Amino acid sequence: MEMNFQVASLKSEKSPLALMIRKLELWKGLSVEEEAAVLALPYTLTEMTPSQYLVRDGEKTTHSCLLISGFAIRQKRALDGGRSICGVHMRGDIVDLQNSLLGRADHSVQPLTMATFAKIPRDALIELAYRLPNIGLAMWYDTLVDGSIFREWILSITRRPAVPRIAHMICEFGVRLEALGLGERSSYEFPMNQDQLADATGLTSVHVNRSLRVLEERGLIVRTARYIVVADWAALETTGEFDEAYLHLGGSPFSPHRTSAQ
Amino acid sequence: MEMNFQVASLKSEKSPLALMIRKLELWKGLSVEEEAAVLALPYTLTEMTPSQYLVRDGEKTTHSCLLISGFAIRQKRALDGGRSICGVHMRGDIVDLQNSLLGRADHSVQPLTMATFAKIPRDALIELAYRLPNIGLAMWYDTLVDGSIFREWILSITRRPAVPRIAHMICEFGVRLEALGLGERSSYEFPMNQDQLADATGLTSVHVNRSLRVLEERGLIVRTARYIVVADWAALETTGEFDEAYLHLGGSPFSPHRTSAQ
DNA sequence: CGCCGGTTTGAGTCCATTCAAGAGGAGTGG
DNA sequence: CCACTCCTCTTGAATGGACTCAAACCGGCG
Repeated sequence: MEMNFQVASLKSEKSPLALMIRKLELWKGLSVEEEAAVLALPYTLTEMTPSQYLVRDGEKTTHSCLLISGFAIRQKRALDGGRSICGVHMRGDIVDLQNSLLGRADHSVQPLTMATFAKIPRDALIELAYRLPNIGLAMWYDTLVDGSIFREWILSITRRPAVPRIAHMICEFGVRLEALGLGERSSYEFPMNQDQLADATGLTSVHVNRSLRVLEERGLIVRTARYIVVADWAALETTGEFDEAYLHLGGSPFSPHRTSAQ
Repeated sequence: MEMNFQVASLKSEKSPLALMIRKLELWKGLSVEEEAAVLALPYTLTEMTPSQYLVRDGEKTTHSCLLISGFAIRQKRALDGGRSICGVHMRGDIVDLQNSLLGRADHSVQPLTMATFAKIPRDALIELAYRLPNIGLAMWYDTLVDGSIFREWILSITRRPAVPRIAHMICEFGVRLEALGLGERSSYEFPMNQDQLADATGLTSVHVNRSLRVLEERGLIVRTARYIVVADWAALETTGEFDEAYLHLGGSPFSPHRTSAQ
């Protein structure tokens, strides 16, 4: 199920790596030369099912992955088997810069649905960051935004009760999908079942179920199987204390089209 | 209380920025040229008290800070005033790469004790990352390790009861202090009071108090004011499910003294 | 049509919280 | 040298939000 492409297609729109450019340009503008360099990265396409692992906690890592289609999660496990989902990713996200740069995975990555990944050798990314530092900065920035999301989750888990915590997650997911052009914040496909949502919010599935019911009874959301419609975005935002600033969607503060010094 | 140094002292050992080199070299080796470039960074020394803020959530940021002495925390607040401490930092840590690169702070940074910071203009760091990508990579790596710690905290908060959660934090702190040469893991100054420890673990100070008592009664730790002695490291590690792998102290996987491609 | 993963609901329990009061120490001023 | 204050730590009792255990329900599918 793996296919090799040593050189990306010349038609940039056709290359899966165009998604990576779009993601990086959320943070920083890239020059034409830089875009070409991204498209020229070597990669391998892989399709995976939810029961498989892209990377397992503790393994040595050699590749980063761009999520081409579907959804994926980052997770860690406690010794008693308890699972913590500490990140959810969607089409266009670069899912494994964290693990791969660090060399040894400190968490596992698993598809949540059927998903396609473009695996990019870490060394090629490092080399690119050396050669075109502007791309390195953009990737750095991308991982910093991931960090910001972790911090917000820590706040949410420690200081918000179940109902707002779930409301917050629904808001975040909608805004991120919208930012990547995958739908609109007020109505989208929600890829997690209640068990998974429980592991992502630090609750139990039973309590997630009851909390979702509360949100629905208050008229904030409407649920159908794996689909969420936000009936009252403003109220959901208020309930979840959601403020999208932490997603840093405004882009980076330093000049967008700066190329490497000299 | 601010003093300007446009050019670092020629005696590298005297410069506060030598701490930054030591921190970066935990992750990647630097060449002599690169070390000199770090030492040549412009900076401003500032001394602060615990009631002050280095950066406030929501502010635009223009500087990163190297912690020269004392301790500092990252924190966020919920709307009801509840506080979440999402990071604790010590002498030698680069405390504000996250906020400063992102341009707008998504969390506040505050000293925990009397502390001295070297404030470095963000633009100088960016410029350095462009000019000497190897340093950029080392700083990137540093922020990735912060990210790994966030993930471990998320696991701990969501899936470990109070006693192991606190045991874990005590272990982490000891190992990090030791890695930076600030003491030994089994006996060190612990800068947080119980309120702060509560906000860092997502508990209440009352429950922190009772949990510390449990650890003490089991013979794992001995407490005196602001000082912790780990009486039984192995047992504390087991209780806290602590495995230092997530701190990535082994350094980076790619060749240490590589300079820019070309 | 019967299995199966996921959802829903109920009842009882428990870990952590809240509220409240007291104890211990360090620093200050008379 | 002794109040006096402030801050932090400590302890008790009652409460409650989320959990556990368990059963029933539901829709899709082989």
